[in-house]
Amino acid sequence: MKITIQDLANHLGISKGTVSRALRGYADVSASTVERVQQAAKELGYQPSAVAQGIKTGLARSVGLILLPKSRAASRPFLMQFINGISTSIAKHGYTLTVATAQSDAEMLEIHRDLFVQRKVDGFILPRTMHNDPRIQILDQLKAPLVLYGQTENLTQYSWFDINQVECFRRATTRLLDFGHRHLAFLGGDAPLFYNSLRRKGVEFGIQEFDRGEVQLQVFENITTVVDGLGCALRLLQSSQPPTSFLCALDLSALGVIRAIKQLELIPGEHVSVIGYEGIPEGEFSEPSLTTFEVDQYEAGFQCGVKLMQLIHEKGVKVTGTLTMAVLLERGSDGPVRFNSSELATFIRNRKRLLSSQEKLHRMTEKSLRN
Amino acid sequence: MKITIQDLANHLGISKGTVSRALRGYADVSASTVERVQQAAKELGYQPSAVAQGIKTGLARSVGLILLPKSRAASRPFLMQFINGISTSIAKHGYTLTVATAQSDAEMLEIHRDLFVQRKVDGFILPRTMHNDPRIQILDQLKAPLVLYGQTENLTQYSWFDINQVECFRRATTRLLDFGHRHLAFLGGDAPLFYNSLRRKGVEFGIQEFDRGEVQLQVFENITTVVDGLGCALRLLQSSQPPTSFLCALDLSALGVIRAIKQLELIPGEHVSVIGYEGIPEGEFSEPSLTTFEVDQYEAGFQCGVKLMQLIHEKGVKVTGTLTMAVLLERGSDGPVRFNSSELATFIRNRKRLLSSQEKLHRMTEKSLRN
DNA sequence: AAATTATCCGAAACCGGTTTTGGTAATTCA
DNA sequence: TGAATTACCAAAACCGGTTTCGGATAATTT
Repeated sequence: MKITIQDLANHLGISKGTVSRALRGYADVSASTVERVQQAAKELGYQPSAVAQGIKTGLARSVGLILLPKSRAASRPFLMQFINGISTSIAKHGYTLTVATAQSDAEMLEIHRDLFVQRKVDGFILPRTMHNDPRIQILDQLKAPLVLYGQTENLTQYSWFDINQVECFRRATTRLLDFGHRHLAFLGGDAPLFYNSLRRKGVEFGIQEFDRGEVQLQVFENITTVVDGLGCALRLLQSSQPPTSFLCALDLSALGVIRAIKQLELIPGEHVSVIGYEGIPEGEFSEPSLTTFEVDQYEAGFQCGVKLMQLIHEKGVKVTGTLTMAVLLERGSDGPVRFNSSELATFIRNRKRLLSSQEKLHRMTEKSLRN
Repeated sequence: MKITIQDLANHLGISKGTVSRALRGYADVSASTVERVQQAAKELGYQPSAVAQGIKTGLARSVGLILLPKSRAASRPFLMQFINGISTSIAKHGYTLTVATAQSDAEMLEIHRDLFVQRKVDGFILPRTMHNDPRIQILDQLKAPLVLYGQTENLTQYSWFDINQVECFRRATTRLLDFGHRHLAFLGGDAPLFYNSLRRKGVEFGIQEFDRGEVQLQVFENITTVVDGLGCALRLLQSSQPPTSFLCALDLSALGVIRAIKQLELIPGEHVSVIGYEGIPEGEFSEPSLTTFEVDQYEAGFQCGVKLMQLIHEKGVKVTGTLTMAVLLERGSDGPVRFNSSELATFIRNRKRLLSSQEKLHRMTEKSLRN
């Protein structure tokens, strides 16, 4: 049914070795034979079996990307674009992307090892890098080619791609300080992941550069979902020293913060400022729209793929690291400070007290308009 | 470096054929030898190369899923969960998922053929089935095992999994009619995709069951994004005969409709009802939250994986189709009709006229509260 | 005790490619 | 014209497994 190289050789009346050399472009095959072979291959629809090729070359022509389903919420926004980028760039080399899902951290390591030892993949792309990432340790032992999406310790030993998140959060911080904000809250994301310390560091740099001793920063971690952000912001805003602006490591938590602000009948971007990071589509459609850094996840995947192809194909190639910037989308969720922290606290208390009377007014307005 | 079956055989002083038979569980190997081989394999960390195995067995132990990047917006919400489901179910059989990205429809077909002819995958899962899906035609020629996520023509010939979308939209329609709505709009999605006609059919069934000649239905197609839904709803609501309720084939367009309603200073779920389909996370956090059918995409992927494994492994297995239900999430974007179509039209016109005066009132309210 | 049958394993063929080796015929060179 | 190249291709080895075949030994039957 499926046509093999032997079938093709028989059909042409030449040996299968010659067919192979003709197709692989060896010099010791006459031009006319090459022509005949290519012609016949096209006619008969012959394509070499990647499996059979792999046994001799030792390459599976596939790269691995292993996911953790428990991080569903966190991984959802960016992964699909990232996957598109990877598979598009490696396709140029005849490579495909092998995606596997681990049910636990332990299984995750196992899958990495197994896929490589079984030669199902030639290398890996590691997203969401951790501190002392155990995946790296295992793959180092196996001498498996790998590319990091994100940074980690001992960075000179690996090829990696990342957004300059320190710079992004430094800029975001400076922006808020320039707006006159003096009480900031940083809502960090997954603490074990390396990105978290980078983003936090950016905030701290921004404050250090500026500091005249008047800036207050509150730091929180593991705020990864809308609900997390909502809860955290609600609590902070109703405290005696509420922050007037929020720097969120993740857009999702920033969206939660916006909800919290609105829930307290405040106007995001006027009474309280919020800046996110990542550029998920929801941010564009929230009210107000979210000021955030847009990360090109497709490009990130693409570049990771390129780097991995280099590692696999070019012998003696040096590892490379690349740092790019995300684009600040100046939208509606941040702006000049209106109240300082204590004024804001008072305002929120009064708002609450007057909520019922406001409701009444609103309803009267509604009624009068209806007629 | 990597240990082969020959290394293991040498280490044990037996032939590699025996090692292989021992590991594959043949009967003609003594229990003690099997024991010794397994022990040594574990100690030396031997795992057979999937590539080398594949050449003899003819199986790559991978299944293909090919995506189209142009459908980014549409595919984003559901694919990640779907992928998780597939890879989790096929992992039980030692299978992995191969993901490739096509840049065009033509390339999509090419990739399907190439991956199968090159033996990189043993079968395919086809999401987003189309009318007379060209992928199916190609794969039929190659006799490639395939499972459809979605329905199509000649359904008895294939294994497939789908949500009973006809029933979902019939129920949604009945629900709105029971709420007293008589002017409905159906915002369909991608016209070439099979799901679209199913969802539309569900709406038509619902109306037929009920109809006493008083129901009006407007149908639109290719409304696939938030922006599409926003634009379409704005236009409809400002017409002389606006629908009082919207049935949206996709949550994304439903979110756009909600935005349109709010933009016209109407209250979604009170003045105008909206029902979506799919259950994307954003729907939970819109204001009001979106009434929709929640599809378990993980389960869908899982079941597709199970069916494909059956096709590949169980010889003479019959194809199977499975239809399940999505869960209706009764949330805030729909409710009893308040105005009929002409009342609504009048209301919207008045609203517009009085918008400026309302704005003034609002500002006064704000001011008075601030003190 | 001889014949038969089981048990176990080595040897070899095979899968579908790639790559090396070696030989023949045609060219080039002296 | 004979020797040395060169061009080209068939044959064979190889990759790392699986599977078939057949033989040696042990166990059982007659």
